[in-house]
Amino acid sequence: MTETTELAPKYDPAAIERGVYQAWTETDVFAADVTSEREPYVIVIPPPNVTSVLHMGHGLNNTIQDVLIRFERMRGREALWLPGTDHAGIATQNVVERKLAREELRRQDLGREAFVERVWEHVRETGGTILDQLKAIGCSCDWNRTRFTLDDSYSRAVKRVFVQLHDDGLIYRGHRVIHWCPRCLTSLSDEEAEFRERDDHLYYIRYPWAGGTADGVIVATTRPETMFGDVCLVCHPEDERFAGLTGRTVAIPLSGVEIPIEHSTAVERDFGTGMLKVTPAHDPNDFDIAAALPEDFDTPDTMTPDATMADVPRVPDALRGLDRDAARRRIVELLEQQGLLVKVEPYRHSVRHCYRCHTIVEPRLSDQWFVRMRTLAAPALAAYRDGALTFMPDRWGKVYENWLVGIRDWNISRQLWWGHRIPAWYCEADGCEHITVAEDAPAACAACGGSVRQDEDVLDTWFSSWLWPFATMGWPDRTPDLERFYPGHTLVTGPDIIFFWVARMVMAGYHFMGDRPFDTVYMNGIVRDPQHRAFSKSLGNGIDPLDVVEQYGADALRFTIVAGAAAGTDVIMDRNDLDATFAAGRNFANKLWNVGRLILSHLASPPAPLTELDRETFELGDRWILARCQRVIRETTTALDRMRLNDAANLVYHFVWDELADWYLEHVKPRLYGTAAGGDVARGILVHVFGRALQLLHPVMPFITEELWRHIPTEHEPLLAGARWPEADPAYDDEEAETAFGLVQGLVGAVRTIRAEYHVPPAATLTAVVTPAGSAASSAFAAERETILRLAKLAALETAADAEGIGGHGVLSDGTAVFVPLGDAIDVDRECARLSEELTRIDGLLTSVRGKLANENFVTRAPADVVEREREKERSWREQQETLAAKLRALGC
RNA sequence: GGGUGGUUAGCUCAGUUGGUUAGAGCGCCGGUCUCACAUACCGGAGGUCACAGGUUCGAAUCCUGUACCGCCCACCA
Repeated sequence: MTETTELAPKYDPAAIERGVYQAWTETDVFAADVTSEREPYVIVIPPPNVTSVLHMGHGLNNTIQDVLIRFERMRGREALWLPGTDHAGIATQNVVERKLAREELRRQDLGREAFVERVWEHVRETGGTILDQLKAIGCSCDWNRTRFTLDDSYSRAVKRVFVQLHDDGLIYRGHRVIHWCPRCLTSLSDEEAEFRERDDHLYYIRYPWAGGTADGVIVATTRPETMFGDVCLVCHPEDERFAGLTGRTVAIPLSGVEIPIEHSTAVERDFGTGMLKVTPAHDPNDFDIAAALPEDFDTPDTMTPDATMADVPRVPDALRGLDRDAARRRIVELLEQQGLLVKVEPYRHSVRHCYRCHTIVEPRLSDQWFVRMRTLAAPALAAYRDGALTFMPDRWGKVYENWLVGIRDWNISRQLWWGHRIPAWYCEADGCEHITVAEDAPAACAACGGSVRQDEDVLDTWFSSWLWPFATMGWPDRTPDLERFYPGHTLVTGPDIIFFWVARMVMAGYHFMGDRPFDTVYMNGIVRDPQHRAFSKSLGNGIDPLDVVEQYGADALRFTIVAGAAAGTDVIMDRNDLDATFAAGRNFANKLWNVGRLILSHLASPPAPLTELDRETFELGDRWILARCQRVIRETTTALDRMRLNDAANLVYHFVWDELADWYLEHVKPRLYGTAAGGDVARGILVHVFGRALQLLHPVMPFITEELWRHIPTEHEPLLAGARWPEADPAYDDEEAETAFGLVQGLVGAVRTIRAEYHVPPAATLTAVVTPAGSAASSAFAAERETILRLAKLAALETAADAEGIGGHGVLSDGTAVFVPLGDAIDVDRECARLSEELTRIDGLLTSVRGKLANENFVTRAPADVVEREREKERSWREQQETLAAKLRALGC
């Protein structure tokens, strides 16, 4: 695979990404082998909705999954990342309806079949784009196993589940008040009807006594338009204000329908007037209140499905056909005219809205299919409580737990056309109410032999999504994939769908597979704009991941996401300043590229492997970089193991940039360019270290690492396919070298600081006088003399204890003093001031550390190494103090 | 109303079980086009870790309270 083409001086992601991705797919490295002996690692993708193409939130979610899957794959596990898309019932239907609306068409104009075909057209378009987008950001999914929640095999699973739950007594048909969206014309589950704050009014309305006598009782309501559905008024039985009123009858204003006054303990006496109107058909609480009363009320529905006032006797003629808002305004006017509106108060409250079209939900009494959740929830709850299921970060587990504890039955039928049709058939024979629930259409009614018709409704989209972890693998058949890849391991998703999806998947997993679908739920944050608003189409604040890929490259995008997002924390991105957002990632890619360019340009002949190099010839810097390399391998592996992706990315970033590029490359240049001996050793070490860095970085930045890898003459397999995750080799651990080279870095830094401080021209050569504080220091300076001279731009390095005169001073971490004589070029007063300042600082530190050491409790109770560190500090600072004092005296300050 | 998270540098955020002089990126200031990289290099400024108590030899870190943000859930119409 090695190529000798020249690398461009700037990294151009667009030039390589496509080719690299193609090479991966051609060799099928993403495919999981069901027959392999390796331990599996499985992630199922949260299938993106086919409503529209991917946004940055998907970029975040899928990048994290790809990092995990690539890491485990490189580690040698049989990694399966199963991709796919979700038909997203109500959401997709809405999108297509909106498209139709632009042609001034409604779905009813097309009819069911033609409409569904239109949706399929949309799906084929977006579905394909979504998969392309995933590829563009580098996702290493097993594309052979791509699934869609409306695939035939998937539909079979959905039907099987419905029938099985019905047989288990866990699905039933119920008559109750559900959330109804008057725009989508469908029922919704509790989770789909989300609360939003709204400024409204509280209307105080007088219900006169039946028979037309004056006064009556006053009722407070936010929804006067529902009053014609009232069946009674209720007050609390112990409310003295209304003592003796039960049994009396009032007339509903405007309609004159007479209703009784009853008692209910459900009434809050402090709210409104303490008298509540009961409208069972349009309020779930009222439905319950009415049901608890001894009377058997009719529950009149006074609104049509699209929430206009119905053409029924109870509704006054003048109001019929008005939508609920217009009706409310009109009712208020009429009440006012008749003197029945006592007062209106502003009132802020939470109102349920359709989560797809944001229309206010209309509670409505109807027949729907429900799933009984209690028994399903039990194992899902237990799984979290006994640790079989963990959340990252854990706080989301509590959210999951709370929901399961208070779980209620799930309305799964939707009056939509796009989705899985409910596998229930109703007998059409008169008087026979038999319902057949079966996977396939029955020939005739099992009870009476009459003809049957299928339920018109479809299932809640989540009723198919909750089967994703096993329906994608061929369930209900016992396929090899299921045997091998279920249960999976990590689910990466957002906290917004814990209830919709995560919890329900766990329930389905236990009920149908007898096991959890995954063991860890990694919660990614939400991508927000600088005002901390979530990206949304209506705000137009989103960033298209493909734009970023195009401008900065997929690796820059991925690095930014991974390095910037700890688990569960939101990511802020500013569409107006993409440079600020993605500069770090892009710059790092370019840095890595140039590190590669430098190293590869010196590999005319392939270097010997590290193990064949003579370690006797290693210099201090060589030992240092190898030791650092072992350390970063260990730390990065640990970080990824613990799913600290941001730590992993930053660890390699700093290793490559701060250590490999800024120090080691500069350190070995003379050997690379032949002005010093030992070039072969340097090249061998460079290739080794660079290769390890590429491996460590590959999960986060797959494209550039793969591209650079194939230019390494000693590597012949693709990084992803052939190379394993690096392992630290303790043989190269070398704390002594790390300490010693640290002192070299400190010395070079000290001289640079002095040069900058005194504005010494770059061309000017200086001499540094060093007074080493310990043996490690002196040997390090001796070993790295040439390096120090070059990197600190010095003409000479002297070791002497008696450096005096005017110059710049520095102190290293171990107390070693550095003095750079600057002759008459510098301002003595200024130097004195500087030294005094330094001395004051040291004095402060000494006071603090001496305070600690004087504290008997500290010395006896703190860990020995901590105390020892403090002692060393004290020693070293004391020496610095003396040195500084001597300098000051020498300068005559 | 019940949960739950946050408050650390100008901005966005890290900070593992309490333990060197609290870090990064971006931005800012000063100096460099030094033969891999100006998407770079070198140096630097900038923080009483929201506030008040407490525990401890020692607190950004643990406890209590306060003040602001935020998110989730919730049948006072």
